[in-house]
Formats: sequence, C-alpha cells, structure tokens
Amino acid sequence: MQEVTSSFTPRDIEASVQKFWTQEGIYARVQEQNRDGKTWFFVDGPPYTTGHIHLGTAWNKILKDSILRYKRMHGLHVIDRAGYDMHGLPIEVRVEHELGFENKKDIEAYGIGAFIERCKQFALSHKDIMSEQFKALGVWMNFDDPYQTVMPEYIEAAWWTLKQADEKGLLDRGHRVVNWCPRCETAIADSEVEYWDEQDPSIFVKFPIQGLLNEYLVIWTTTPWTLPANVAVAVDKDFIYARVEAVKEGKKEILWIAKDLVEPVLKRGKYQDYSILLEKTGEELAGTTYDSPLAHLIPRQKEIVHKVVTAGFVEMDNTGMVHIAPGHGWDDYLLGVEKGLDVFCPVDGAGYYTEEGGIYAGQFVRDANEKILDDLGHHLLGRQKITHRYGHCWRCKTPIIYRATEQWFISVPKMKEKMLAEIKATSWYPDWAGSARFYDFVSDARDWCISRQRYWGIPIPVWQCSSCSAHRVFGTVAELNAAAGSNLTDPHRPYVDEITVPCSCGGTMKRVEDIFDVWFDSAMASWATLGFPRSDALFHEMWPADFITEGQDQTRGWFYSQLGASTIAFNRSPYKSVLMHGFALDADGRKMSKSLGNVVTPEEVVQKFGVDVLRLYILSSNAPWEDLKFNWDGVSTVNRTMNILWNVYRFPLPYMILDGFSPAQTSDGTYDDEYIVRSYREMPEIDRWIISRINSIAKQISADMEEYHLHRVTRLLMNFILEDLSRWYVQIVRPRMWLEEDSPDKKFAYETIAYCLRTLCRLLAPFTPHITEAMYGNLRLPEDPVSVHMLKWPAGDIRLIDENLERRMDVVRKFDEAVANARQAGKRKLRWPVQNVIVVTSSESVIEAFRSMEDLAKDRANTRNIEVIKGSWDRMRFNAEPVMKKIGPSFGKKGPVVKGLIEAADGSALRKQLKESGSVTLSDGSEEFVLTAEHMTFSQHLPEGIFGAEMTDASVYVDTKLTEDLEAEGYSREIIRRLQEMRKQLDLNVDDNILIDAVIEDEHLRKLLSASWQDLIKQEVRGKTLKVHASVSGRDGSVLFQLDRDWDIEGVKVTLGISLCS
RNA sequence: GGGCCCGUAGCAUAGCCAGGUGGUGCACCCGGCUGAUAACCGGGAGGUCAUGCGUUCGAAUCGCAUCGGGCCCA
Repeated sequence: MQEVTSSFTPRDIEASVQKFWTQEGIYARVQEQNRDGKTWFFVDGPPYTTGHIHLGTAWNKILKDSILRYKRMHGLHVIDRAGYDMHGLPIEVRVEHELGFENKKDIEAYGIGAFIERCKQFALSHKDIMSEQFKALGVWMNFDDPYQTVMPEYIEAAWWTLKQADEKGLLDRGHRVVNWCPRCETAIADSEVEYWDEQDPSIFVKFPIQGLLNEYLVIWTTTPWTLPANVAVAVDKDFIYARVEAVKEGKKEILWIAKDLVEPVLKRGKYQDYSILLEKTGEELAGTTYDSPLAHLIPRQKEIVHKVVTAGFVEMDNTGMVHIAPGHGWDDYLLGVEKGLDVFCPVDGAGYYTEEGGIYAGQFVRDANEKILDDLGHHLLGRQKITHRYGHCWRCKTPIIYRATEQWFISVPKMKEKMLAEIKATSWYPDWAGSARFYDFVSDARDWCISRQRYWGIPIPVWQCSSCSAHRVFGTVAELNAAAGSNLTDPHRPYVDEITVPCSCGGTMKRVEDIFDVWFDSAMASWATLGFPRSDALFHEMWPADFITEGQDQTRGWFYSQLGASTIAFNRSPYKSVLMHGFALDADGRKMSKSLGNVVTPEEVVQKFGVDVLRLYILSSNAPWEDLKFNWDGVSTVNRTMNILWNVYRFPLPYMILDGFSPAQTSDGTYDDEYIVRSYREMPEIDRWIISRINSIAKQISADMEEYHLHRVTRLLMNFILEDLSRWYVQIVRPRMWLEEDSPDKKFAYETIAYCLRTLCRLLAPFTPHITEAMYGNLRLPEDPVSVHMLKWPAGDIRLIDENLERRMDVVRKFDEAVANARQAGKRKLRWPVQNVIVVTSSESVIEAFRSMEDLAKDRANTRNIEVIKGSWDRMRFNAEPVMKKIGPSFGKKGPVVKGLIEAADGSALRKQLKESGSVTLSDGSEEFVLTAEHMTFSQHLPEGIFGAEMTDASVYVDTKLTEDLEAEGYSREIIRRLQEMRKQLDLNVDDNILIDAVIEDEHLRKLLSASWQDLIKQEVRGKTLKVHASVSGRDGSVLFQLDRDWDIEGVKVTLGISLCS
C-alpha cells in the first residue's frame, strides 16, 4: 500500500494501467482463468473499416465491453472475438477517390486485380487503426485475431450459405426494379439510400386518347426522364374522374382529371374556364387507350399499346392519374407484372439512354429532362419546381434512379413465418425492440436483393453454363477447385472469375459477374467467427450466440441480415438475446454530422477527462436503448464523481500506512472475505451501516444488470460514492483516523474502508476498468490476484444487510439536513455548538432512530442535547388566521364577526381542539359558530432564538441561544480552524507538534478561554504549549514564530503564532 | 404516408408498466467548511410534466388526436 499524493489525473492513471495490462498480459490471464467456465458466446457486430471511430462506435464497444467484463466476473468463458466488415462499396468509393477515378471504366482500365489490392490494403490498415482506438477505450476483446469478412474461410461461410439457399429453393434470379446508383453503376440496397431534399421539375402532362380529337388524360410526374418509358396510366377503381371541357385563351380542349382535383389542376394550366361534361369511375375508365406524346421521337413507343389500368396505390392528389413506367418504378413494375404490361427500360447502368431511347440515346437521364419538356410541346399542361425528398447513393451522394435489372434474390417471404416465430423466441432488451419494431419490419420484408455489380466483395459463387441454362452454386473453394481442376486460394475477384467449370452438357460454366451485397457478408458472422463450415467443432459447441448488442439502426441491418441468413442455413435465429442501443446525438438531439459541425469525437472527451469518465458518462446518461444527447456538463459531473471517489480512496492511505495497517488476511496471505462477517456484530454501527449499504447496492445492481439496465447500475454506484461513502461515512469516520493510540475503533474503520473500497472496485470494474484497477492494485494484499478483473462479481451478501439500520440512518441523515437548514435560518454556523435541538414527531420509527443513534445525531448537529417529543411541542405557539373564502359562504353576513373571533382566539388552543374533535365552537356572546379546519390556517410562532426546519415525518427546532460555555467552545473551534490552516500553510505533517502563541486583546474572550478550552485547542492541533497574552508586549521577545497571523474572529481580533516543535 | 421510441425547470434526467403531495444532478443565487483543499458540503429559487380532448373521485402516469425529435420503412 502506498500513499497517493497526486490528485485525480485520469490520463496518467489510465496510461499506467494500460501499460500494466500489456506487460502482465492481464487480459489473456483473465480469459485463461475462465477457460473451464461455462461458455458465453458473444458475437461482435463488425464495424465497417472506413475510418476512425466516432462517438456511436465508441458507445457500442463500451457497452459490449462493460457487459463482457461483467460476465467474465461470473467465471464465464466469454467468447469475445472482435470482427470487422471489410468489403463493399464504401471502400471502393474511397479508393476510387484516392485514385481520382470517376466511374467503372476507370477501374476496368486500372485493372480489377490492382484495384482489389488497393481496397484490401485500405480495409486492413483501417482495421488496425480501429483496433488501436478500441483498445485505448479499455475494450477487452480479441483484437489479435478478429474475424474478417475478407478472409477466405469467411468468404466460404457466405458461399456455403448461398448454396443452402439454392438447395432449399430460396435463391432466385429475376428482373426487378432496384435502387440504382448511376455513378457506381450498381444496384444498391434500400438501406444504402439516403434521403434529402432535392429540387426537381413538377409537371402535368396530357396524354392524347386514341381515336379522339383533342381529348387527353392528365398525369403528373417529377421525373420527366421516365416518360420515354411510359406504358400505362393507373387510376383508382372507385375514384370519380371528370371529363372536363377546359378553355384557355379561347381554345377548348377535353381533359380527364379526378373530379375533386379539377380546379387545382386547371389553375396550374392557367385555364380560364371549364365545365364538367361527364363523370366516370376509374373502373369504367380502365381499358382506354392512348398515345405517348413522345411517340414520334422514340420508335419503340409507337409499338407499345398504352392503356388505362386500375391500381391500389393511386391517391387523390395531383391529378388522380399516375404515369406508369414498369422499367423505372417498383410499384409500376409489380403492376406491370399483374396487368401484363411491357417492361420498357431504355436506360443503361450509367444512367444514359440506350438506342431504344430514340432521339435521347446517349444522353444522361437527368440531363434529358429539359429536352423532354421541350419535346412535349403543347402536351405539357403545366410546369413548376418542387422540393421533395429524393433518394441518393449513401456513399457517393448521387441521386439514384430506379431501373429494372437482372438480380439475385433471397425469397424472404418464403421464410417469413419462421423468422417471425424466431423473433418471438428471442429475448429482446427492451422488449419492444423485438416484439414491435423488429417484428413489424420483418412482417413487411420483401425479397432481399443480394447481388451487386461491383468488385470489392464476396463473389457470388454461381457458375452458369453458356450453352445450356444450368447453374451450379459452390459452397467451398475446395468444391470449386475439385470441379474446375483449379487451385484457387484467394476467392476474390478477379482471380475467381478466371475459373471455369465444365458443364455436363459439354459447355463451359462461367461465374456470374456479381458480388454479394455487403450486408450478406456480416450476416454470416455467428458461424463464420467459429470457423464454420471449414470446421464444425466450435460451431456445435457454441452456436447460436448467447448475446449480441447493436444500435437501433441495425434492426433493418445486422439483426435482420443475420436472422435471414441463419433461417436459410439452420432454420433458426443465430442469437438468443439482443440488446438494442440508441444513437449518439448532439446536445440538441440532432444527429452528429460533419456538415452541421456538431461532431464530438471520443478522442476529444478522452483528452479532457479520460476513458473511464467517458465510459461512465455514456453508460449512466440514459437507458441503453435511448438516444444519447451528448452534453459536456454531464461529462464533467461524472468527472467530479470520479474525483471524489479518488479522494475518498486516497484520504485514509496516509493513516493506514502510519499505523502499519494491513487488511485482514487468511493463512494463505489473501484478503479474508469472511473477516467482516465474523466481526460484524462488534463493529460500530456506522461501519455496519456502510457495509450494509454497499451490499444492498450490490444486490440491487446485480438484478439491474440482468436486465441490462446499465444506466441504473452506474447511477446507483455514483450515488453510493457521493451520498453514502463521501458525504456521510467518510465525514463521520474521519476523526477515528487520527486517533493517536491504537484502538479497535480505528482498526474497524480501516477494515471497513478497505472492505468498501475493494467491493466498490469490483462493482465498478466493468464500467471504469482503469481507475478501479489502479485503486485495487494499491489496496490488494501481496498474495491477492494481481488484477481487479480477476475477482468475482459481488452479488451482495445478505448476511451483511441490515435494512432496519439503513432506515434508521436515513432518519439521522434527514435530521442532519434539517438541522443545517434551521441553523442557516438562525445564522448559527455548524462550528458553534448549540444547547438543545428539539425533534417533534409522531412517527415511532423516527423516535426509534433517535433512541438508538442519539450520539451520532448529536455529533452531527453539534448540539449538547436532543429532545425528541411525540405529538406537539408545548413551547410552540400558533396563530389562527381566518380563511374568508370559506367563511363567507358558511356564515354570510356574520363573516366579519367570525373573522374577529378567530383572530382574537388563542391559536394554539384552537388548533389543539380542531385536531381532537374536528371542529371548534366560538361564540360572540349571542351566537355560536361551529368552525372546521377549512375556515382557518395556522401560522407557527417559534420562541425567540429557536429556528425550525422540516424533515420527513418530523419537525426540527434548533435553539441558537448562546451560553458562556457554548460561546467558549465556539471561539475555541474558530481558533482551532485557523491554527489548522496555519499548519497547512507551513506544510506540516499530520503528526508534527507545534508551539502556539495567541494575543487576544478582548478581555471577554480571554476570560472565556479557560484552561480546559485551551487544552482542547492544544489537543486538536497537536500543540505542545499554548500561551495567551493580552497584548503583543506580553510575548516573550526572544521567541520568533515561524508563522504569525492576525485574524478576525466574529469581529474579535486575534493574533496567532505557531512554530514547529523540535 | 406507415411502424417503433422519445418529449418532465435554462440543460440533463427519475417517476409512467401496476393512476393518489413531481424527485435528482448540472448551471444559477445565498451560505458553510478548511486534517479530501486548484477540493468539498449545505440551502434557495426555478415546473402549462409538449399541446388538446377523453376515462377517472383523482392523470406526468391510462386512451385518442395533434405538434416536435430520433431510428427505420415507403
């Protein structure tokens, strides 16, 4: 045990603890210690290796680490392999940017192999950076051998899973309309689309009805570029559509518009007048054929038979008629399949019109908008600009388009029932994350498009024959090599693309060019991290995962992709329990983003306050599943609490060392856990109290931990540190530390503090692993385990919990506060003793508390006497005040008479009588008035010099009147305090003795300070001598004091001099 | 447009499931302490419990609607 002189400097403490962990290999030793324990299989949701960690990533890992540490303290063999998600478009985009590329042609020119190597280097280097950052946060996971989605064995897990899908009939290839990024030239997942406002044309277009002159259907769209692909107009079967004769500049034309929308549409078209000629339902309108207004420019449009069809998704806005292009819209496509419409998509992967686009061929779609508007001519009924939410590629920010393309799909709807059943069988924290949010999401789930037309990803292991339609899915590299006679080792593109497989038809099978959606990669994590399918021993032993935890955005992400993949592969959920956590937002509850300039990085916080403070702040600010509104004040409050913990820890050390104290130990030299249990009955009540408190806390937080209520756990611990330990126990026990002689009292104080700090370190260890390690390292016995993280979690020893004692102490604490309150009202400092404190209560438990803890209560209140009175105090006077609002209605004209009677009456007597019988009768001589409690209020009148304050179930009155004796002690205390300050100024040791000299010109004070008070002063400040003079001239002129100071004590001048006594 | 969550003092939060006097911390103001001291402690003031309607003897709490924020979906 060593004295700790430095104040709380978390950065230094943490650096030395991390060094200790590394040098001693503590993490490995803790894992080794639990090797034979029950396995607890945790799967790390793999962060994406694009950059540095942000506050949300830090929160994620801190949460995981705290829970993992907690589980390790229960002796569980925790599987804590970290993971990284390393494929995908985001990395490609970053590399493209580094290389100055603009599109796929640049990549192809550079060479796919070289490009892939760049991507791999990028992912690997960022993986290492991130691992270092996580370790710096005190996160204990296996970062030496993380699972990585780029490793061949991992890739095989994806291949194997796809093969399962194929064999089970869940793999599909087909035309679908997908979100398409024209820059990246690939399909992107719904989850990869970011929405924000974009300005687009908002146009109304007239489609000429076939065979009728000057008669049109009116539609509305914001994407003119999709008009070349129009094949139909959708209407709602029940809406009423009007045939309108509209007049503009003297010319008449016939328009079809939903009846309720005629006015606004015609206004847009600047028509001056109109009349409704006919009404039809959508159903009646269906089948009407029309021509494309662009037919003369696009040959293919001339062949298409355009017609009106009914659809369920049409809404009563704009014109009530919807332009349908099955090649460019999801709803459109489905409707097209249903109604047998042409799927026309004259747009290529880069967003340019193909030859089929007629005169627009070779133009980029968004650029063609203006030209199309011109070409519409008089068919353009009206145009404006609209600002609306539009989807963008999440990585390159390009506005997406919808394209009908050939893609690979997992038929999620076929497995949906099973997935929903699995969701119900899983434990969710909080419950609604699974039962409501995730359940609803999966209920609506559609086919999962797993193919991407890119390079840096897991190649889809499907080989197709160019001669016949056969295809094969390979589940492992070995299987492929066997079939192809190849010796492929790295299954990435472009190497894998070179492998061909002979087909049974005699033809040659080639790999389809697509790679997997990156979400498919991480979906395999739970079995890939166990090395399955290459080896299945660990898989059979551990799978499925006991626990995972990720942010709420992963509902549609990793929670979903894992469940989907696992249902394909094993027909069950890959996890047994899930904790969903929130997002890190700024102080105003907005998303942190570079553009808003409100980003707070974990490094900033660590720089200012250290890792443990950041950890404790994040964990304690709110429930895990709620969003964190980052707030610097909150961080600094947590820092203060840690500072107090540090001070509480270091304050007793000098005394313990001075006395050569060492905590109770067993024969093998380790800490004796049973010592406190054995000694409990002999210990002072205050010691038993703090021991009971920490065990109560331990019990409570053990229960909260099981529900992952980490915010409650950490708040309870911080509250214990502040309220119970620092503000109460340490204050009370402090004088026992500086008893000079050895005494059982002092020993018990030491033992109690040692026990509490050890227990507290264990309870805090999962959350603040550094500071607790530092404290424990200094408090532990030589034979104890070297790290706090090797100790068992204390679940709370019920043998040491005394609820009655805690309740009684609570009364004394409330009393303490009330006295402080009353003293403040009476302007009587705590240092000055008072003669009497009166407690008025009707509560038996309050009375019992004072009966058993009178000494402590007296000591805290600094009073010579405490008088506990049951019922009411006879020195208390009450004045009755009439309540006219009630007296008026009750007594009418006699109100003023009653008022006078109440004012004249003895308030205390009235109050007593009201309490006893519920009513009082007053008489003015001629008439009697029956009054109840509502007719009057009472105000207290305290005797002179008495000040009161309320506490729970009692009133406290402090008598502040001074006697000579009280005054003498008060002054003595004032002098003691000043002498202590002077000792401090001379930087004396606590056990140094001093010589004291006091010059007190005030005769009254000199007289008060009798010999016995002078003895008290000497005793309190370790004074060998104390000389009091009436003037400076009375001093021995030969003595020079090391420190001489004038003081003003309550208006009295006192000159004090002290010297170190040799 | 839909699903889920959240909205309590200047800020951050407890209480809500199981209705019965809204607690706490920070900041602020006032004070205390001085053997934790570039610390620490006490007190005070500060509330339309987002808004509205409903259920109820009684609503921060239950229900409905609206507004605002977050995540997700469309």
